[in-house]
Amino acid sequence: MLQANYIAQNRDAVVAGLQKKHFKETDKVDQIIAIDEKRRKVKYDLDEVLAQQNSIAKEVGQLFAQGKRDEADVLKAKAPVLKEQGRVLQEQLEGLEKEQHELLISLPNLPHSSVPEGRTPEDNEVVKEVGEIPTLADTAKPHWELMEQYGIIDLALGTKITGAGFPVYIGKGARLQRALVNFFLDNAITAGYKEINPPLVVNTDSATGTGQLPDKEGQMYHATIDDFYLIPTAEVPVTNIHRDDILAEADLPIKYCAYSPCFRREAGSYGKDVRGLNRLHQFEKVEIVQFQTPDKSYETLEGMVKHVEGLLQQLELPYRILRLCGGDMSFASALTYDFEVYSAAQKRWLEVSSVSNFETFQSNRLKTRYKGHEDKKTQLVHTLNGSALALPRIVAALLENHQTAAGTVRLPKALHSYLGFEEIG
RNA sequence: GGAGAGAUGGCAGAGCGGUCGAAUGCGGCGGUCUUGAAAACCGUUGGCUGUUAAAGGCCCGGGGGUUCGAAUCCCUCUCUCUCCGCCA
Repeated sequence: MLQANYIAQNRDAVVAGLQKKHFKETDKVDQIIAIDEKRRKVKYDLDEVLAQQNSIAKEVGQLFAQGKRDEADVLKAKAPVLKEQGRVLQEQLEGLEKEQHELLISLPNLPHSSVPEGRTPEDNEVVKEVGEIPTLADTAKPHWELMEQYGIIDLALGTKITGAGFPVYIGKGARLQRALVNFFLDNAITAGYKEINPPLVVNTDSATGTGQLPDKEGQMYHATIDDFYLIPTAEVPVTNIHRDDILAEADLPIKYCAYSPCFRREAGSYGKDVRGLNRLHQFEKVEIVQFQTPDKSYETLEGMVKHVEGLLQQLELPYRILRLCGGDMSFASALTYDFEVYSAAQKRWLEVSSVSNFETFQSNRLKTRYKGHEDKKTQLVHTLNGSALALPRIVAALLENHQTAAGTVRLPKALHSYLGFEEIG
């Protein structure tokens, strides 16, 4: 969430930023500024009335203490008028605050200056491409056929138990999941991230804090009896660890990693790109999260990108890094790098990670601040997060890219000790 | 799920309806002393809003009410603890 006074002071830059993100309702900016002026005025008037009420109350108390009942009663008679004035102003203020908050919360984050112009995924900037794209034998199969052939991941069975998009991992398939999770976690821990095992279900405050509510309400599974949401990513519970906290600058950066299943309704996404493991309602992911001071957050973002690169290199998968254009970025992000892995049998790039700097967009909702050790000032932290990594598409790419001419799948060396086997076949 | 007790500043813990944004202790920060440290002593030490700076306003779990005046009284919700029940 952007801050009203920032908007008022940087009106033109805010409008330009929103336009870069292809946010249409830029007139909301001027509305917010106008409401803010009105709000301040009403607040000032209300404070005056309250101050008068306070002083009368104090005087009445003193008069009573001195036994001057009559004078006290005279003063008391003045209170109802003020009270009524206060009530009216209070109502106005609450109305304005609500109106302003609704406008503010509907605005996306502003893009960083390095974000390329553009509207669609085609406009994303390819930052780098690494690794050889394998040439497979003519007999090569897409991952959904390999899954079925070796009986390691069963989508139909998941449909029977739950519904479409809830795979059942079996035997070496299950083992592969567990190996990848441990591999990712161990790498993160080595890189200095503290492991968190968070709740998989969160309350509305948490879902609002990281920006899932109100904008993505329909994308989360909602346990209505208790008003809890199934997490779409570990980012939600982990970032909320520091909701309403004031951190010490000396403790920053704070680095957390967390494994969790992720639940996404994916309402409205059907079609050809969702076959096999490409899009699921439940999947597993290791997430990395950092809290950092504003002056170092972009440095931190680069470090997180490096970390994800290291994982993909160890998994021997060809990948490319995209800097997302304004129109393709998420609501809350200021700068996002997407990682895509080449899926050799599908002959297409699959998004496997998204690493973002949210600057103060989340922390302003979360009220996660830090106190500087030099200037003692309390200000909002920057939050960052990234997948490191999400499993299904990695599994898809591993199966497809590492299939041999004989039809078996040779898994990368980095996983051998985690797997207890080297080959599926 | 049933019965009872409670929720106050970083922590612990006071708080007759007015002088309480809140005693006291610990912790933190600054200083005196010391070669340095400890101890001792002195000072300082919440958040939000607002302003050039102030003043002012709001915050004692959340919401509502009574009152000229609420941390203190009433209602309600949430959470925590103890006992009982159920249970991995």
